[in-house]
Amino acid sequence: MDKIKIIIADDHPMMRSGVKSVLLADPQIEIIAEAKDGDEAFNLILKHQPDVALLDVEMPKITGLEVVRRIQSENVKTKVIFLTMYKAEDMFNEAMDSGAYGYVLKENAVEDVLESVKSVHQGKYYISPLISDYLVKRINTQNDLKSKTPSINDLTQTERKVLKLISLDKTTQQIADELFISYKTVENHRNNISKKLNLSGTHSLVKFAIKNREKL
Amino acid sequence: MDKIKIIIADDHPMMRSGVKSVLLADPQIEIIAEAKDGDEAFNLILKHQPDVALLDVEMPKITGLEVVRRIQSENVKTKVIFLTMYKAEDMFNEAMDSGAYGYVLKENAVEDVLESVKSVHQGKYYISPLISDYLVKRINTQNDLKSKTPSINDLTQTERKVLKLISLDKTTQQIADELFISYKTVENHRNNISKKLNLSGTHSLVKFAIKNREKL
DNA sequence: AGGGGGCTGAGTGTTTCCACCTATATAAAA
DNA sequence: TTTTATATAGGTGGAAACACTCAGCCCCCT
Repeated sequence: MDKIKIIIADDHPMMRSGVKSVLLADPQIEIIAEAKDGDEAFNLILKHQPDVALLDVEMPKITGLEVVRRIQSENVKTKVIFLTMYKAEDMFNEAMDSGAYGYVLKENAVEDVLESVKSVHQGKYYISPLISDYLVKRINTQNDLKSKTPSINDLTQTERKVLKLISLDKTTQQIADELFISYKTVENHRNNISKKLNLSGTHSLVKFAIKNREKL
Repeated sequence: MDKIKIIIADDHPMMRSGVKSVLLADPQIEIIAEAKDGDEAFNLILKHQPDVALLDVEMPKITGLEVVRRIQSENVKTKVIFLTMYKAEDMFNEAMDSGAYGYVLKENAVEDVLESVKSVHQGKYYISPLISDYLVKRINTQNDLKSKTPSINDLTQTERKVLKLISLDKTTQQIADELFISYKTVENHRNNISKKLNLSGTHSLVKFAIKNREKL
């Protein structure tokens, strides 16, 4: 049986060392490359077409999520496992929607990583037990099909631009000046954004904007 | 020459593996124990009295900073190096004030960790180059002694309570109701907090509150 | 030709927040 | 004991944000 070819990507060299030392202990696995950011990871995956890619979600240049989306549109058969420290539910959901096969928490035991690689290589999914309840929740929410928690994707181009500027703590007037549009127009955009995202309250828009700044 | 005795502490097993695999490569170093949280780390340091302790700043139960403070009051000669992913300036300052000998970023090369251990063992300090400008800044601000960038510690008990509630996106009226005080009083607190923290602008207080929510 | 969606601008009114200021009571500190 | 810090509460004025409505313009699609 052939070895499982893997590439790993994480912006922390120390973390890469850890993953390497764990995976190398298993003779069934071969690490053929490693990357320090999403850009590098994507290129290496294209070049080597490994069986499995172990990606950190947060990386410089390109996020791990974006890497998955790209390799899918490139029609590469590499299966992706996310290795992250965040239990955040929406991040998990995004990861799963993007088409990942695994979601492993860094706080989990080292054995989990080995397990996940093997499982995913066999075509199975592998989710850290600590967040398996998110999975259940997803299944339930899929049943009442039309709910669809509102997300950034529902926003138009201009609305995103405005939201982006809000996240930078600009006032409505400043945004208006910056985009060469009227104060009132910006207010309307704010209003529409709030409605689309189902937000209310003086600061909820700002909070949301800050929280999702990178995605804009 | 004796080996350098080390204990390492990090809540991510994978990261511990990484550190271990790097340090074990050097015959001069001996890892005598490892911990998964601050509590464990503190006890192991007391018990083994190692030369150097490599601590993560963020750990369950007890933070790394707290561990340093404790071992100092216990009069243990172990020197502490912080290993963290955060470049946050105030965290760095806190770390240095607590009495640490090293501050190494996880994003740095693995060689840095080795270097830091050896340097610190020789009684020297070791700070990641990426944040050395913080050091310079500290020196400068020590000269004009009274400046002291304002921080949460300047706030009174009540002000913290208010700020805590602000971080939860409560409005002034809601905070007033919750604390059984007048609307105007809360407004005064907001005002005082803003002044103490040197903030201005409609949302800066909220932003600050959210950013520092955990510390309240 | 019509409808829908998106961007623009405006009107009107309310709520919330910000920045000062004054003032009293109390407890701690100098 | 006087001073200082803290918590409390009120007043005024203005800035910013929120909510809702209406309307013109453009573009795309059926």
